[in-house]
Amino acid sequence: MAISKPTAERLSRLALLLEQQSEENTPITSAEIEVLTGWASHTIRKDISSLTKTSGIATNTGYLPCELAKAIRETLGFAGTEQNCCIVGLGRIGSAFLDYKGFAESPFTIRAGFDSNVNRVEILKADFPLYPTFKMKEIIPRLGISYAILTVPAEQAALAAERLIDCGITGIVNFTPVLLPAPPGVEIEQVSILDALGAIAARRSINTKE
Amino acid sequence: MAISKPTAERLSRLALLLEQQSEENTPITSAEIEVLTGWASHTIRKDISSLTKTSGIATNTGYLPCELAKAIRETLGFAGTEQNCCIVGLGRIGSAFLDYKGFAESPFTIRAGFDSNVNRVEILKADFPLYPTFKMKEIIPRLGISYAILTVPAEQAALAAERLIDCGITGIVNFTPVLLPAPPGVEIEQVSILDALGAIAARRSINTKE
DNA sequence: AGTTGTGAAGGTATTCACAGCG
DNA sequence: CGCTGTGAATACCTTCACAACT
Repeated sequence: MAISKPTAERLSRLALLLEQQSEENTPITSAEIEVLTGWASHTIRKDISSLTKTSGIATNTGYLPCELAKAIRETLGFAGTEQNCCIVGLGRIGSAFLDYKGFAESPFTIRAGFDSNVNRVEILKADFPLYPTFKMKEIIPRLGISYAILTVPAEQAALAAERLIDCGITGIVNFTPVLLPAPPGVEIEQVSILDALGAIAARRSINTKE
Repeated sequence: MAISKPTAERLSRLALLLEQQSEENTPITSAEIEVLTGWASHTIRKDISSLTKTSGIATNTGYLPCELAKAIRETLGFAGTEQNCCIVGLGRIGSAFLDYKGFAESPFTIRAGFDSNVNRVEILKADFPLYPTFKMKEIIPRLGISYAILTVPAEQAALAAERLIDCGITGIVNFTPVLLPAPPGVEIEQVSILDALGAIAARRSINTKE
C-alpha cells in the first residue's frame, strides 16, 4: 500500500527525533509524541500503522523508540545503508556544516566537500575530504554520493545544480535563494530564510483571520 | 473568505519569486509560473483567485508581477509595512547572514543581531546594530521586532527561544536541530538540513513505489 | 486500567472543464 | 483566440469512535 506524502514527511521527522533521543529505549506513547511535535495522536498512530513492518514495535505502554525508528527507515527506503551526501560550496554557510555534529545519529553522512576555490579546499579542515570542483565527476560516483547540499553563491547555483545532476546526484538541498528547476527523477528541497519567514507570516495571517 | 494554509504558503513563495525578478514588469502567465515552481497552472490561478483584491492584476497575456506581488502581500497581512527581524546567535551560521543581500526586495528586514559573547558583538560588522544578549528585553520592543532567526548552539536553543517569546517575539525560524515547543500565538518554523534530506528521501521512496 | 490499531465519516485541497473577458 | 476565473467533481488527508490487545 502506498504511503502518502504528508505521512512520509512526518514519519521521517519522527525518525530523526527518535534517533536524537535514543539513549534510553523507554517506550514513548503517541500522546507524548503529540506534545513534542504538535501532531495529533491519531495522526501519529495512523501514520505508524501504514508502515510495512509493524511487529515488535508497540507495547501496552507505548512504542519502543529504537525499533520504531528502524521500522520507519526500512519503510522509507534505506534499510541500514548510509545515505551519502556532499557539500558544494564552502563559503560562509557551507563551511558552517564542516563541524556540524547532528549527522552522527542520522542515516545521512557527509562524504565530501567541493569548492571552486582551491585555497579554501586546502586550508579548511573537516572529517571528510575536500576537493576542487572539477573533481566532482570523478569523486561523486566513486564514493556513491546521491545527495548534495548546495551552498554556493546565488549566481553559480543554476550551473552547479546542473553539473551535480550530471554527476548522478538525485537529491539537492538548495540553500541558495535561486529557484532551481527539478528534472524528473531529481528531488530538490529549497531551504531559504525568506521562505521560512514567509511561511510563518502566512500561517499567522490565517490564524488571526478566523 | 478564509484562505487555506497550502494556498497561503504557495502565494508567499510566489511573492518572493516575483519580487526577485521584478526588474521588468512584463506579464507572466500561470503556465510560465508552472514551469518555474512546479505547481499546476490551475492551482496557481485558483490561489490567485482567493486574493481579496483582484483588480488590475491580470491582463489577457498574463499577470503583472508587481501588482500581483503587492496584492499577495496585502492579503497575507503586511501592506507596505516592513516586517522586522533579528538574528540571535552570531556563530558560524548566524554570522553568515550578516551580509546576506536577499532581504533587500523582501518585506522582511533585519534590525538587530544578538550574541552572548561580547567580543563577537564588538568585532563583527553588519548593516544593523549588534547587541549583547542581555539587551534583548530592551531592544526588541523598542525596534518593533516580531521575528527572530535562531542560530545559537543546540544546548542554548530552548532557553533562548523562551526568552525571545518573553520579549514579545511571535515568529521564530529555528536553525537549531532542537525541536522547540510552540506556545499558542507563536509560530515556529524548523529549518534543518536533516529534515530537508529526510523530506527528499521520503518523497523519493513514494515516487519509486508506484 | 492504559494503550495501539483501523474502518468509516468528515473536512480540505486539488483537479477538471468550461464560462467569461480582454 | 489565449488567457484568466470559478463552480462542480474528484481525490486526498485527517479526524473520530470504538474494537482489539497487553
